[in-house]
Amino acid sequence: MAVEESKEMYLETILLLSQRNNEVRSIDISEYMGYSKPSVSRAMGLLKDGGYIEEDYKSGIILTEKGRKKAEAVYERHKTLTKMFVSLGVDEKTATEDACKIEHYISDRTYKAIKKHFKEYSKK
Amino acid sequence: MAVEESKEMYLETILLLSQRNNEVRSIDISEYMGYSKPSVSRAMGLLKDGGYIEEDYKSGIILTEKGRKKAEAVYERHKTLTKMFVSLGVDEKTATEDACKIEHYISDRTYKAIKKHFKEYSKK
DNA sequence: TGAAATTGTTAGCTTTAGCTAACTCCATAA
DNA sequence: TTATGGAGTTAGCTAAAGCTAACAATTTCA
Repeated sequence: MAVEESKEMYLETILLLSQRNNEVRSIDISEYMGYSKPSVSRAMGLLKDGGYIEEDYKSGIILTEKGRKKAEAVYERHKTLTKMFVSLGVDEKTATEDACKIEHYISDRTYKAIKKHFKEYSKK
Repeated sequence: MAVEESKEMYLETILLLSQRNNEVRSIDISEYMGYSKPSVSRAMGLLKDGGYIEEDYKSGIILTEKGRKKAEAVYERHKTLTKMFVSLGVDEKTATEDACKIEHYISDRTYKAIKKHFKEYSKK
């Protein structure tokens, strides 16, 4: 599966929560994603090992440069893909769900090609 | 992951091989997909349990009605998505790889919307 | 006919990514 | 100051889907 999907979903969630609150804790991620505390705990361990996050004594979980870049890239895809699907007449819920899956699997090359196409297309 | 990805890839492969040869055996699937014989053996067991295939004493593995429908649906997506990506300037290899992932994750609704868009778009 | 090769299966290992149960640690409040 | 509760961790389970080693059952051919 989805080699990167899980990791990317966590990073995306951390980014989103850090924009929303001024502190991100494991429990917040846990509640947002609907996963158990131990699942999140282990995932955070892996993200820390991979250099994607750091744990700060006061701000809780924070993205490193590497983590932030990855998270933003995924989040950007998420928003763009959702917007494109909606523009084709797909309902918001389905569009988001699909974007949320596809964002992890599409190559950079194809993503850019699609984005370019829609940019030009919507100009008309 | 990819709850359905593995199953769909096997079905797609069986369909493809059955168009190419007049008999499909586990070993053919094994060689085509680059998986070990035991992996294919177990997968075939699961597909049989699920009513997707049958094993015939002479023709080897054959798709049931249910299996054929599923396989054809996935294959159709595969071809269409690949064609669309190529039409946007993506190289054949990347287009196929991406289609091969996305075909398992995109909803019917979004797939149809995309397909319709490209149909109208390419008319112009 | 009997040995060798081909095909398929069984048993059991690995990784990923969820889970629960049960623990620790810490802070606040009675 | 003790106990209650919230947050996080540890240990160990599960399922999916790969893997290898080893074996069984055919087929082929010398």
